[in-house]
Amino acid sequence: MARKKVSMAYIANDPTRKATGKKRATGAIKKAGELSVLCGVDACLIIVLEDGSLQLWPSSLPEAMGVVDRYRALPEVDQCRKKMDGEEYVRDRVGKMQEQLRKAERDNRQRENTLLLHDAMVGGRPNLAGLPVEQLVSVGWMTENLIKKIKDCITYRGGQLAGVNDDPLPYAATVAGVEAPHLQREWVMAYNGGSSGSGSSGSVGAGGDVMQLGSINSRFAWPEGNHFPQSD
Amino acid sequence: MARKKVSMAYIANDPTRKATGKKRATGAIKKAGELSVLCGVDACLIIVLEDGSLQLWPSSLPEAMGVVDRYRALPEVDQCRKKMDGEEYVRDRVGKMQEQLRKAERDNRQRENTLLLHDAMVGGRPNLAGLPVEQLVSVGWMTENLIKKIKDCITYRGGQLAGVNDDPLPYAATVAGVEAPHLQREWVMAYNGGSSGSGSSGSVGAGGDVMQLGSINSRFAWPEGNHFPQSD
DNA sequence: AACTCTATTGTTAGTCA
DNA sequence: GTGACTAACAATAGAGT
Repeated sequence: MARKKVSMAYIANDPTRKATGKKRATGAIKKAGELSVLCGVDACLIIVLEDGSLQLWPSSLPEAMGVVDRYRALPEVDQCRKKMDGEEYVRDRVGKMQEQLRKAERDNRQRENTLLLHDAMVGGRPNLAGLPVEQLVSVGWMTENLIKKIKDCITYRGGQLAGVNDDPLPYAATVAGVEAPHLQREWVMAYNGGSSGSGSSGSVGAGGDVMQLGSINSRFAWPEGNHFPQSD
Repeated sequence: MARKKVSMAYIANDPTRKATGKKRATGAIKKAGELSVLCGVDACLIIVLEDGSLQLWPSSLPEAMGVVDRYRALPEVDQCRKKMDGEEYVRDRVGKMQEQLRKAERDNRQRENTLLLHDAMVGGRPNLAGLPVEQLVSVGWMTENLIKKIKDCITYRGGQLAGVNDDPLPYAATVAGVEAPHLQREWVMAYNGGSSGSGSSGSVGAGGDVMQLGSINSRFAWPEGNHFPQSD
């Protein structure tokens, strides 16, 4: 238990220092990832543990170095922060920034939309509850369409398996009848928090936070790494 | 008060994101410093905030770059972890890698699934056609659930607007009756390629590649970017 | 926007298996 | 040395100024 307030000094005891280093390195990497995900900032964290092992964010060498290189490429003027005074530079810079901003915004919108869908499916967040009706409608439209595609797809190839086509929820039956694929079973389980009945009542946006298949945490929001071997 | 559990996703609200970025950047720098002091490890953290300001550890450019250079100078052998030649190292390494791999695979599966859904919705790719039936079934199950949630949500709040609840596709009507939101209009338009009717026939996996709101390209599926403003 | 404040969530030191 | 656990400490979201 963290009884002591922990004195900010080099830890002499070897095993303790090693353990602390590992834990804290993990924590730091996580923090860097969170910062990057939450705020979309460019960040790079390199930790060389005393046993020679590395902890990185972003999680791969080339990406990490990419950040460093971008950082190094900043005009010194920027590196040391607005050393310059000329207006030209500023205007030029502003122009480029704006251009990037527009692109970033576009991308972000997409990311938001997809994220929204994902969250809705995962059932964790009550996101749906807070959305404008128009957006709900849009999402609904998309989803309705998707369902149709899926049904057609299953029907088309389902002839060899069973007659699936018109029931409101033939999926569950089908999945059971085919041979529960372990891959997908996990999936389905994770989603049971949504509303497992077949009626039209349903549980609005509550859902269960069963675990949301992976937890968006850490790299979580698919920050970028994919890999991210620690957060667990 | 930290009321909400904070969802790990890009913060859309500008001032909030900025404030959070600043706070967390400070926190991260502090963490890096503590790690370094407590455990004597070599560490470097570079954060480029969106306003262009920098947060560093170590606190000066030359020192920070010193860490990076030392890091880069590590014989590849060390970067990838002293390749060593002994079998021991190899076995040890393999074990750890496998562990990481398992975690990474779990995460990747999730990401793939979400991406798959997105693609399917966007209608561009004929992905659905190539999927194993089991996966289709799972996707269908998820989607069916989502639709229910959405309907409930609309119904719940739709009382003030119109009676929306049981029709197979009341969305289109609603969206028209409400006031097409420009944001979402784009969206809906993009999806018209799917199947605009309301029957249950539908056009399997064809859809239209109208343009799919942005084109999944680039970093899109949270490939990894987060930070966007640079790639350009 | 830049501060303070504090309830709440998040991190981790120390211990045990 | 590894992981799990948990009380204690630390960071911070949101609100107020």
